[in-house]
Amino acid sequence: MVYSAGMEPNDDPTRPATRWNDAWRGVLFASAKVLRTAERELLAREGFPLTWLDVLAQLYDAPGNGLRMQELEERSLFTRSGLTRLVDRIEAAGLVRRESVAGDRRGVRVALTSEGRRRHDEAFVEHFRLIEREFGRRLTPNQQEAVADALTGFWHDEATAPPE
Amino acid sequence: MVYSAGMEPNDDPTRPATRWNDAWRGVLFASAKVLRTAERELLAREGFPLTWLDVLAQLYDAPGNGLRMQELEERSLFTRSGLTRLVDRIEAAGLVRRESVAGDRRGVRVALTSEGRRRHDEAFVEHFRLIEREFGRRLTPNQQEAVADALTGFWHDEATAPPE
DNA sequence: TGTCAATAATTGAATGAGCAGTAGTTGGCA
DNA sequence: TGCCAACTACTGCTCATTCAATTATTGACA
Repeated sequence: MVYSAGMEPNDDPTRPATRWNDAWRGVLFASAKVLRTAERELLAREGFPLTWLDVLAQLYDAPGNGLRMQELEERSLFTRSGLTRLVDRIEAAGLVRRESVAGDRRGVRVALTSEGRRRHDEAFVEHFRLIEREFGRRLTPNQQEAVADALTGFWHDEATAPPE
Repeated sequence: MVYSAGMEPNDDPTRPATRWNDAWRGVLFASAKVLRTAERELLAREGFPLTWLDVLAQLYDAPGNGLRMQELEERSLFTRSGLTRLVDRIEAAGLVRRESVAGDRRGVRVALTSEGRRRHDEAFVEHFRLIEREFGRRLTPNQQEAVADALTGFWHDEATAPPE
């Protein structure tokens, strides 16, 4: 949610027409629209929102299907306090479990339960199809490659936007 | 916010490696990271969030610097009720004004005040520079063109994701 | 003209997210 | 050994957003 204002090519000094302008608008709209659809469908099909799938998928990808809160925070776009309560809800639904960390009593390890694993697999497959349908198929192979190539920098470098 | 899970190229059936995969991830991360930075800076500099700038810019671009709530809803990614309260806040800050619509007493027209216009101009210029710095400059001219070309469909057709 | 479904916008209740502050734990160093 | 700053995670408060219900108005049609 999101700046989506019009930037028509004209002479307005507050609306300069640049090359990257349309690229940015495309990125903004593509992510907003696809995510909105994905959110709606996931909620309808699985009964939980995208934020849950994000957490489940992070855990799934982690060694031993578990991560500490801190690690989860780094990998998601959440703040710590947001994550605490998000994990609360997912745990209450039985899809993850909090475990203590050997050797550090401050820490908490969040791990997928077998039910969480099952729901993840199920949800992810459908989610994947949806992204393919709503995003992938709307691009030619060349376009897919070009976009991937142009934007890899945004998820590769950690140097982007460190708070201050 | 948002699904950002890892999809490493491997043999996992729930993590098929496809061409559009990296493109989608790029779109997702680019918008999330740039928006996060933009939000922070705008708030620090102007004292209002991106949602306000979005509304101000829509009004600025509209004929007579005003729009009805309904039109604003179509142009933004908000629900009607969300907009009502968003406009409440912006109005309380004196940047927009609610006016009655001639010939339809149900309707409300939201218009920029002169202060709103001033704040818009000021904020937008800086916002524009920020997007250029955080997004535009990270792409070569060819990449800018390729991304713009690949993604225009997402803001041109209205056919995308109509609620059912 | 009177009725009533459709439309414009707002409001109430509930949910989700962030910031700032807190409690418990750890590790280094005097 | 004892102290203290740093770290991990959680909690209180507040704000922003949505869904569903509500109010006011309109326009079409009998």
